[in-house]
Amino acid sequence: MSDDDEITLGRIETEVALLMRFGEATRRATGTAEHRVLDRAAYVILRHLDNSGPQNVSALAAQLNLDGSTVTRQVSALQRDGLITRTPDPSDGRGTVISATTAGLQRMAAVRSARTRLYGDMLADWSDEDRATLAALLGRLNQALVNRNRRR
Amino acid sequence: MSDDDEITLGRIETEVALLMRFGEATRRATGTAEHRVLDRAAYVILRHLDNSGPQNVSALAAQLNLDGSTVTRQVSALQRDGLITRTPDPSDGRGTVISATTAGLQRMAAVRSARTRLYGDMLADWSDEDRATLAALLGRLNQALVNRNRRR
DNA sequence: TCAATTAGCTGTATCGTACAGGTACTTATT
DNA sequence: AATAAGTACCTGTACGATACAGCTAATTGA
Repeated sequence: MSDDDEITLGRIETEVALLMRFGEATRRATGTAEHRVLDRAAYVILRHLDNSGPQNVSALAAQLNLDGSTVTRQVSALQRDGLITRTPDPSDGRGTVISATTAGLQRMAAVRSARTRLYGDMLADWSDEDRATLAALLGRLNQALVNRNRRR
Repeated sequence: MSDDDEITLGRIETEVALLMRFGEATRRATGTAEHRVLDRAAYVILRHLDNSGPQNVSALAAQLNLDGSTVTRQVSALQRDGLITRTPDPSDGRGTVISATTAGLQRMAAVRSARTRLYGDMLADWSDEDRATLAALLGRLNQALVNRNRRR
């Protein structure tokens, strides 16, 4: 590996760490004060249900890289708030199928559009090309992360 | 805003959310099992001390977007482990200046290089250009986040 | 000088998460 | 068919990271 590469990798590491830090702070600030709607895990669970349809707890846990018990509790909270429903899995007596309710999807969509607006605001002076490139490269980075996790 | 822009912003929102999720999982996996060296906040604090030199608790809290009490506790843990030292601020009797020790810097550097190696591994099939572009765009994204936070 | 501010610490609370263990159900093996 | 092994989910428990409120000591500005 060349020195330049080393430096670039170091920068990527730095920027990702920073992004995690600021992203967390931003989530806290927007989610708690303004809307008081959804915490982190609830949001990703609802997004996943929206993308991939109803599924059981284990599938959610596997896809989100979370412990089953974590998902169980998040799902319980979501159910209490009427954002998802549990139904027994007809094909497996042990399982429960989790489906987002209309209210849940609406809540999720509201958060998503608020965040999208926020990005639009922050990236107001970016060119369309740069935005598209960022989206594409982040997608590839995530894919690389997924592949790495799968490989063990 | 055009429809295409809207879609791109949505993708950026999605990818950042995913990155946070996977990044968290990765940190947990690498930090805890393999090395058992540094938790998240400790790492960013040491990095910050390395970059910006000794400084007091408030400065750290402001730069890292953390509550002062959080930094106080993190710093206490770091001190207990011999990774930083506290010295009274000569110019302000209320303050304490936090400095990284050699051991602290070494520990941080070890984590950083492990992570950098990890990125090198994951991004093995990326072109140098793509890596450099990702680093640059992430940097700009973080800058945009910082600016937004500053503006309120 | 003394009121207002600031720096840091401690008490307390919350959230997100993991791990260990339990129960109920399913699948595979004989 | 009987039973062992595995799986799905839940509950108990613990921990780490964080915030907020309130405290004390020191500083600064009117």
